[in-house]
Amino acid sequence: MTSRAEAADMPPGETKTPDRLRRRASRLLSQVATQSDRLINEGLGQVDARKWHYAVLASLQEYGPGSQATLSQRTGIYRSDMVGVLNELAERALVERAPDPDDRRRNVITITTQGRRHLRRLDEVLDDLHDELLAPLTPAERDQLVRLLIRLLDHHAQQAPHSPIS
Amino acid sequence: MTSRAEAADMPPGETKTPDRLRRRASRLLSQVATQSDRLINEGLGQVDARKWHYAVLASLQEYGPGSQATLSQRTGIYRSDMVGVLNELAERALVERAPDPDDRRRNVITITTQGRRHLRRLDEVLDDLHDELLAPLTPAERDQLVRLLIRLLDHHAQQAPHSPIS
DNA sequence: CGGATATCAGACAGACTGATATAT
DNA sequence: CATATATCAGTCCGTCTGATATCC
Repeated sequence: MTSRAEAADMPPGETKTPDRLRRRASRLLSQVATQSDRLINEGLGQVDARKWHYAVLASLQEYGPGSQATLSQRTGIYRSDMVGVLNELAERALVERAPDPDDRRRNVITITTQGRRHLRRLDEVLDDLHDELLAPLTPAERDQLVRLLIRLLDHHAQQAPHSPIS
Repeated sequence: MTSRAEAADMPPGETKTPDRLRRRASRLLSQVATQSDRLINEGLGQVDARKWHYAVLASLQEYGPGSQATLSQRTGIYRSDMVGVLNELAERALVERAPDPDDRRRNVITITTQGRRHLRRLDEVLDDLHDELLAPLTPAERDQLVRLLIRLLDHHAQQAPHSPIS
């Protein structure tokens, strides 16, 4: 099925399938991710949000409150960038940041009622944006894509520069 | 303490899957693309190459010589960044940049013999790197992933900021 | 003239590093 | 003491914008 260098007998050196450029998974991933990011950023920008906001809010909603380090691992947002994201969310009163009485190094981050409401809105917006992103694919294919990507991510997330993703 | 998926805003019947964060295609794409880029960059770095080098060389090999604007469209490298990439390739004598006699605004870029040899090497390196990148997937699944990504790219490449990709 | 080309300088964003203060 | 946390300052890289000189 898969056509790879079916060289056998072709001019020396030039035996690759003619569209190797287009078929390199790494290139496809970068390019599609770029388009995807553009789409998502523009869409979320229209409701005064960024994708980081969604990641943090959804993580809080699903796994409960946590320290910034915890949130960092859950969301994949870098430790040092977490501060800024939480500042933005706290400004908008979507999360609350309180010192942890049990460990005074930590802040405990909690989603607020407004945060929950905002998250619901973001989920709607994101559903629409993903409809646009995945427009050419059938529901089964979208699911298949997600499954494949999850397996790749899980496989590579182990040896990531920072800790694995929740 | 940790409360999972608050029933508070779960409308009966319509239950968000508890790992919506992990299943958002946009997030998966960014994260997998990041891992992929890291892998490819490190791997190509070890043979004094970058992914742009491969894109340009492969494009020249498959579609023949072209102006910088042409190469830009074929490879998806931005017009203004093409200069730098070609400087790097020309320094290494992998391409030749000559003024087009028919249209003196243009440079005609040609791959050299060394360039072809280098491209063959890069293809081998990339094959290995992709084996690593796609390790958890069967050949059929790898093919499936590529097909799905190509369809997404083709669908969105039309309304990209610059011209579509060859 | 309007348009395309190659080039350059720089904005901007995302991923990441290193250092520091503080607490365990 | 070594370790973990939150924060800050700043690097690096990739995408992209805008301007310019040149030519069609």
